Amino acid sequence: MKDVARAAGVSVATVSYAFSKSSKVSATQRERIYSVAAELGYAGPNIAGSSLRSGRIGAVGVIVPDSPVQALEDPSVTLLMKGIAEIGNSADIALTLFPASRGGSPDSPPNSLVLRGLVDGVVIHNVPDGHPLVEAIIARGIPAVVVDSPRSAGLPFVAIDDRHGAYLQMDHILSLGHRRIGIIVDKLGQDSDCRMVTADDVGAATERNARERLAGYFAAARDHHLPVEELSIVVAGNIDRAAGDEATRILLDAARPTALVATSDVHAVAAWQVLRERGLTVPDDMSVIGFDDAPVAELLGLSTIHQPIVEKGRAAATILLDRLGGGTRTRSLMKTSLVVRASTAPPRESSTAPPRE
Amino acid sequence: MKDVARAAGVSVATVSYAFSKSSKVSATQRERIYSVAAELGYAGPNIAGSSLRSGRIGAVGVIVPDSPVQALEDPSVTLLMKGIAEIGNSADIALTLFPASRGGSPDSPPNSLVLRGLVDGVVIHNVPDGHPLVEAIIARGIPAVVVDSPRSAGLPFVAIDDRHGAYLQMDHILSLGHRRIGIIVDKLGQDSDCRMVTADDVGAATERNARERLAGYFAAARDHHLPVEELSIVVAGNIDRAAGDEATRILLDAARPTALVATSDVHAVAAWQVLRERGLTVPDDMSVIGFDDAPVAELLGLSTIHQPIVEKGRAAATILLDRLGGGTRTRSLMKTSLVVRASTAPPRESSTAPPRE
DNA sequence: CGGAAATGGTGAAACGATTAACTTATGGTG
DNA sequence: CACCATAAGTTAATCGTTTCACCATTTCCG
Repeated sequence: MKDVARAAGVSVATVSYAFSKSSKVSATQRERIYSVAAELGYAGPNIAGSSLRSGRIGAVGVIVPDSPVQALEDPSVTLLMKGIAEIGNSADIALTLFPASRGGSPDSPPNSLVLRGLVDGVVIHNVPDGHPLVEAIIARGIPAVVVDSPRSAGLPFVAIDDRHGAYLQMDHILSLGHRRIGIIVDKLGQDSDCRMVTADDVGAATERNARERLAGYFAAARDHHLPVEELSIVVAGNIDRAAGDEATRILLDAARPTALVATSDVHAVAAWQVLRERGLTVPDDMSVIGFDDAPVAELLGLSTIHQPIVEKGRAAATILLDRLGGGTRTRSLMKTSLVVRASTAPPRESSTAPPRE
Repeated sequence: MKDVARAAGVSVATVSYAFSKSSKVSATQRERIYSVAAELGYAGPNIAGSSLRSGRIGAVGVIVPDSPVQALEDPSVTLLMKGIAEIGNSADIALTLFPASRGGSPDSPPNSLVLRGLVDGVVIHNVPDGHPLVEAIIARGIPAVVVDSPRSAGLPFVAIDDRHGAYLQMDHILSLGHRRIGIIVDKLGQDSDCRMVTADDVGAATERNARERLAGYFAAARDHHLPVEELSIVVAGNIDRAAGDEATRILLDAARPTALVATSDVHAVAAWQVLRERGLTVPDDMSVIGFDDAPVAELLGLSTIHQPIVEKGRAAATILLDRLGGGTRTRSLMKTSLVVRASTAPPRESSTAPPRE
């Protein structure tokens, strides 16, 4: 910038004002400075210097559970990012991806890059209550918007009514006449074990999502006079195909449901594949319903609960940018709806599932 | 850092050395400093200050064509990011997403954030030859690795043999006996028009990918004694469902192929959907083959060309980090292979397609 | 025409860290 | 014991901007 200033015959202050489009410098002068800069191959104020002085860096982050490695396989994450990127893009703000964990080494505090100011603010997606990183973000007052969870933290949030969505989902299955129902829930807490659980275990879930959705399932069951103890519940542990596969196998080995209800389309799709492998037809032998309405749901004809993921991203980014600008927007609630496709149907007369293979 | 130094009774230099794990400070001292820092809620050196002085910022970027908005819908982009994130994550380096365009306003140079140092280096994905941003990156000597295109720039790259992959794809279709073949190519140049093109138009393509793959198609056609003029070629313009839909419609309205060959699974899937809408069955009425082997291909049973996208990301990140560390690694070539699933079959005897609807 | 307000610009002090060069202790060695 | 390498710190210069406080002009208005 010093060089540009010298070449343009002005002070560095003027160049700085020119690039920040301040009215302190005339339009003609500004143009002149721009062309000098272009000639010298100066691309604009160095981010580090600028950020050091101004405190702004021009990037926002999205924090995803565990590692980006897994998150990028989950369409509900990439679509959320898409929504955030849409808004960020038009505001000339870059999008940076962070893992929530890295709690490993005691040397480096968890996920220091966020705390150390690599971004101006963050969208926190689906991170469990009380996560140390979230606590640290709150403690430092880093602008943040929470998507899905933990709603409790006093941070602005955008969310859906998970309980209601889940209710719709289970209600659909029960209304079709199913009574032997398997539930695949993504994860209850920090651990990523894949195992059967009872309705009682569920109360201890630290994941708000899971708690709410299960509450919705139970409410629907009660309304249809189905004792919640009769629901077979398996927790997958991770939101990916492999976990969905395993959860489905565990569930099918332990029970003989006529319908499968999953808290994620990823798991519903995995379940569908496993059923196919075992020679069971959807929806004739078994109904399957997912949650999210990921693009793949439409392709496969999976019944599911629609939630506007991209819009959630847009809303989160809008709130975040508002906050960065000193605003005080605080929340945004989205609607869910039932989408019935080809994967759900009434149970067959002979309600005993056919032999395997 | 000054406060931490004071509280620990050492100089700021010592604190800095402690955080950079230099041997200039003893292990016990380092531990003491860490605990003082933790007490004071100091999360580590501020990125802006650190970067200003050291020139390193601890983030790498990925540049995607046009806007992240569209890119995040393309699984081959998100899977690439996944691969990059895997490597970056273990090196404690964040991943930032950039659009390649923003060439709009003459005020702000295109995509200044990269040039202005928001990242230490970039992975450039699928950006056309001679793009001004790429030129600027080369001119400034910003460490970069190119994935897929433009291989010409003298930058290190990771790629597949596009021509060979395309050859495999077309050869499969031709070997099944198809002679009336439609091709959906993603994009030839900067514009995102959706239109039919001739084999001659194709020579002018600025997208290396498209050029190479079409060359592969033509080579296979020649080897099977099918004149390239008989291929119906439509360019989609964008890599998303909508563009795939439109391209398919245009193609079907203009020709009556028995097989559809797409340069992307996204388009192949879109085509499949359109065929279904028109009452055509895959592969009975028409064969469809894609490229990439995105996760959805397996789900739907789409025949396709497999390429190791996540590995490409890993390779790109590895090369980039090596470069950032002063290394000189330069390239990595990946293999492709044909994956035959349920969407391709020999053409039917009555090779005239049934009436629409 | 005098003074106030607007316009366009400059000087210089931060911002928070890194690191070369220097200074002390502390042992080890011939 | 004198000498020197090594370990463990410290000092101070520097990275590139932003922005507050000032300073000239020019314009406007009663």
